Amino acid sequence: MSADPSTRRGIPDATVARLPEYLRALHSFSDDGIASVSSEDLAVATGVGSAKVRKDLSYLGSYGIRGVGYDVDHLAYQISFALGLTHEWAVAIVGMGNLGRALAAYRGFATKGFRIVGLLDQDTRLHGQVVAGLPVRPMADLAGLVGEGLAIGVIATPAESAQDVCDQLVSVGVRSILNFAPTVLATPPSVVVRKVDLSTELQILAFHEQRKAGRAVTLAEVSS
Amino acid sequence: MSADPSTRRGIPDATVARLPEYLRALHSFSDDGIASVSSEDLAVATGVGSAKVRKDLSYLGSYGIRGVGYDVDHLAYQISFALGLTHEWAVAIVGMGNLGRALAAYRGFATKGFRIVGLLDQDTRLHGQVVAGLPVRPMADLAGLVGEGLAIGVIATPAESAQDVCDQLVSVGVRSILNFAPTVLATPPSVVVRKVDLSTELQILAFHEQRKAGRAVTLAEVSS
DNA sequence: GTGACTTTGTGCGCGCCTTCACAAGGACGT
DNA sequence: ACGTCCTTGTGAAGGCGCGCACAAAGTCAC
Ligand SMILES: NC(=O)c1ccc[n+]([C@@H]2O[C@H](COP(=O)([O-])OP(=O)(O)OC[C@H]3O[C@@H](n4cnc5c(N)ncnc54)[C@H](O)[C@@H]3O)[C@@H](O)[C@H]2O)c1
Ligand SMILES: NC(=O)c1ccc[n+]([C@@H]2O[C@H](COP(=O)([O-])OP(=O)(O)OC[C@H]3O[C@@H](n4cnc5c(N)ncnc54)[C@H](O)[C@@H]3O)[C@@H](O)[C@H]2O)c1
Repeated sequence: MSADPSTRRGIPDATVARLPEYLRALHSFSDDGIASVSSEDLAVATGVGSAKVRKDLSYLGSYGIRGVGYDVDHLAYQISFALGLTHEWAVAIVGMGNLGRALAAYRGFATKGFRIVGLLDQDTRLHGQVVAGLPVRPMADLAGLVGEGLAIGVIATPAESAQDVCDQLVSVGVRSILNFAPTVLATPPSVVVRKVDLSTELQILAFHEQRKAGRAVTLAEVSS
Repeated sequence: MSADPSTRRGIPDATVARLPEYLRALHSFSDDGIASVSSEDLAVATGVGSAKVRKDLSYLGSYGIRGVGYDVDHLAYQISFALGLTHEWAVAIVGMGNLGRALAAYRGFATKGFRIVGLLDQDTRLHGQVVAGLPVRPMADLAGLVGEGLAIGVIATPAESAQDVCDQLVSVGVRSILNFAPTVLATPPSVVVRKVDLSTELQILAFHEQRKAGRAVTLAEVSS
């Protein structure tokens, strides 16, 4: 009852997660001067089945031409529109340690429609220090940034501080958070949190590696 | 027919992805001196439903005690065993730029059963330079590292080089790869690749943010 | 203008994952 | 020894996503 199936813009989560990949492929095609692509072309470029590509794109509307394919630039625009990338989003990074500095220096943000508008840290010794062209600012500056349009917060502090930082972000009105700290964050339902966890990824790889190794022998005694 | 359901160790992928989270929670409980937890305790600690917790754990075996719960340390061991974390895994990081250095400095590896055994880069100017206690080495050293037990490769090079680096890793025998570059890697089926993509995560957040904003007004013209 | 060809958009069945609900099982007090 | 209470482990149902296969639709050559 929460959504009328007929009126609903219901793009499945699984599809939303793939749209950025299609978009990247389309930009690549566009850079190569290719004006039109088939679902099969997109499939090989993204490693997704062509039927899935077509079904995903069909959620956005009918932008393909039968017998020909999709206009690269037009489709890229439509995906950008669906994802909400037709205007820039303002991002703040909290925690200017090893990871925070690497993120701040990352050029992949600007080219994808995201603008870093603030670098924050609790450590007073870092305040005023310039990282990637922006000064590190105290946490108290958060509220002002939201007034300037800040929408997305990135947490790159130690796990112990993550919940505290999250609470501060939420209290000033940030409703989208990307969390790099290995903790589960508690937030109101209106806040969307996504988590990137390096250790988890490695542990999943370890599981598969063990599975493959176990098929042969248990091996792996490397007494150097 | 590829696997006998009775003999099969078939742990669903979705479950494998949650096991590291349970493990982290269990370590936390153990540090707090808690010896026994219920599925409900684990549920609140991880943000997963208690029924799902029990079903996930049931794939590992019957390690719970009805009416009481699970022994924290014993369950932690069983999860570690299932994930293949009962021995250390050797990891190499390729690409010692902003991100690679942050990863090399990250202390969360060692505490989770992973050991960084090599830092590699193509740039000869970096060779010999010490990062986080390890010297940066040329790509040619890869083969030797595999001989010493290297199992997992981390790619932190620009997107253009990622496929080339991937091919080199695969050719020396690495079958588990964690890729930070925004590219789809082509590999033989025996190689497991997991991808961490910052831009994708931000774009998914943007989608949800737009959705929420759209419910009110289209807002968001911040003409500074 | 017509026919052959290409590629989209989607209806449908299948399998995996989630969620509910409860019987089975074990501890603990008396 | 026995009953009560608590929590596990799981059968069954529902939902979601995937992939096949094909009709619909439009292009292009002649
Ligand atoms: N370094 C990596 O490669 C890496 C990889 C994966 C995950 N992580 C996670 O990312 C987080 C940051 O890692 P790091 O290596 O950059 O740590 P770090 O210790 O180098 O940096 C943490 C920074 O956060 C700041 N900080 C601490 N508490 C704060 C607070 N309450 N408010 C604002 N700022 C605060 C500190 O002053 C410091 O500058 C950690 O949770 C870590 O587990 C790091
Ligand atoms: N910096 C970030 O926060 C961040 C975040 C997300 C994703 N990424 C991605 O991670 C990758 C690395 O980012 P970065 O900021 O560290 O880049 P960077 O340019 O700072 O570092 C890249 C390093 O890779 C090395 N390299 C290049 N080609 C190589 C090859 N063929 N073999 C071995 N080494 C090679 C270079 O010498 C350089 O040291 C990029 O693909 C980027 O898109 C970075």
